[in-house]
Amino acid sequence: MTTNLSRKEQSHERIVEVASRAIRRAGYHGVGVADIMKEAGLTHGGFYAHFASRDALLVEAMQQASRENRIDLSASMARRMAKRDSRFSAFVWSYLHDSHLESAEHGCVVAALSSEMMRQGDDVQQEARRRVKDLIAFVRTTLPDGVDAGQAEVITATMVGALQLARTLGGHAGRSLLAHTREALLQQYQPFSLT
Amino acid sequence: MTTNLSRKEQSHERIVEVASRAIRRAGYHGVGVADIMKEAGLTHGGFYAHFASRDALLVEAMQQASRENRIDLSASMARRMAKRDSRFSAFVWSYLHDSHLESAEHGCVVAALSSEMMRQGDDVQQEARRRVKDLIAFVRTTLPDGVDAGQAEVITATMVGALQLARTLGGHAGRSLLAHTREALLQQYQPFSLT
DNA sequence: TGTACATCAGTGAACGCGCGTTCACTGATGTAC
DNA sequence: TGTACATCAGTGAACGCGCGTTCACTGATGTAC
Repeated sequence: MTTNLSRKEQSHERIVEVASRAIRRAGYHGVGVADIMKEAGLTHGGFYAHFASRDALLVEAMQQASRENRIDLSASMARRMAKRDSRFSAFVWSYLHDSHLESAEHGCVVAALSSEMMRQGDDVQQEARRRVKDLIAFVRTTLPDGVDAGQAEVITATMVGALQLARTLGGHAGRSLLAHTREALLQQYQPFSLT
Repeated sequence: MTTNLSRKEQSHERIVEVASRAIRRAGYHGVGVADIMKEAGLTHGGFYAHFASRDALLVEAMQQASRENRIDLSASMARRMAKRDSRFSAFVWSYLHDSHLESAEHGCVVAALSSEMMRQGDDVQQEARRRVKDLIAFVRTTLPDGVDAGQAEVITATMVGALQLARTLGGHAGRSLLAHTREALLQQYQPFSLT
């Protein structure tokens, strides 16, 4: 099934994957059509046989980024849960991991783009809203028993904000901010865990 | 003192003020040299008599934005504290106010730009780090007695993240997220207040 | 008080460059008989 | 199995446009005597 893709579909997939990394690394403005096509091993002229516009690519790239990240995140959480971490604690440690600071291009697309989202064209903005809602919904699935579902929004805001501030600060200050945030979240929402 | 500025200094100030609003409204990439000069009532050619480069303007614009916002924020907090709000509660309500959602151009520069900060040139990034540290330091001054100073980082992350997610979601969903965040912060850090 | 000159802030045309988008074309793949 | 043709994915030159930056110039302001 995975290999049952036509030549064109394979190219399409490659372009979207490259773009999904590019927007997380460099932002919406950071990489142009020509660069992405080049990194996908093609020339820029063929772009419009695949997408109606640059914005259409951005939309697909965000979806792809979200899918990839969900897979990585789930894998990381599974590894931690296998070692008796709670689901919430596994999530907090996976999302707010030091490695998420440098590897933005494989990280959460909401954290990578949040302050730019509200300034995009309609289609991109609509997809951005979906990405935010999706992230909040996922966080909701990690809440420990007894925690109000409304807290998912607050926890999402805290994690996204922490990642961005930590990335801006960089170095030790960034890692320290991340550690404080992990501690605070675990303390507050899961004070009796062993983590 | 305020009016003791030379003609050139007045122009300079006007350009920086315009730019400080422009970057918060449209992001670092959002507005160009020519637009800013035009909005300041000048032509683009004169720009380099005022600034060594576009980045140099961005740095000054961030400082100006920070100053303006600090003044507005302090005024808003003072009004609330006059009505017996605690300093922390006054801050939470002022920063996470619904009006801060739409009026990004007069709001917090860190919230307006955070995910773009790490992708700027060295000088801009350095100033961005200062803005983040400054914001955290200010939040620290609002902490209720007995709250650990390290929580300032977490609270800052929560507020910045909440503002961004709320702006992206927009409308009722955005205001609701903001309300949940206010509630959670006040509940957690000031559970015995009357707010 | 008036004149001559120097300084200064701002003007507007021009520069090179990179961008998103279009399009006529090519060369490979697939289909018909 | 081989030949002829149609379809298709990708190429690369070209487009208009807006950007940051430079620069020769202008017109107003300030200074010297």
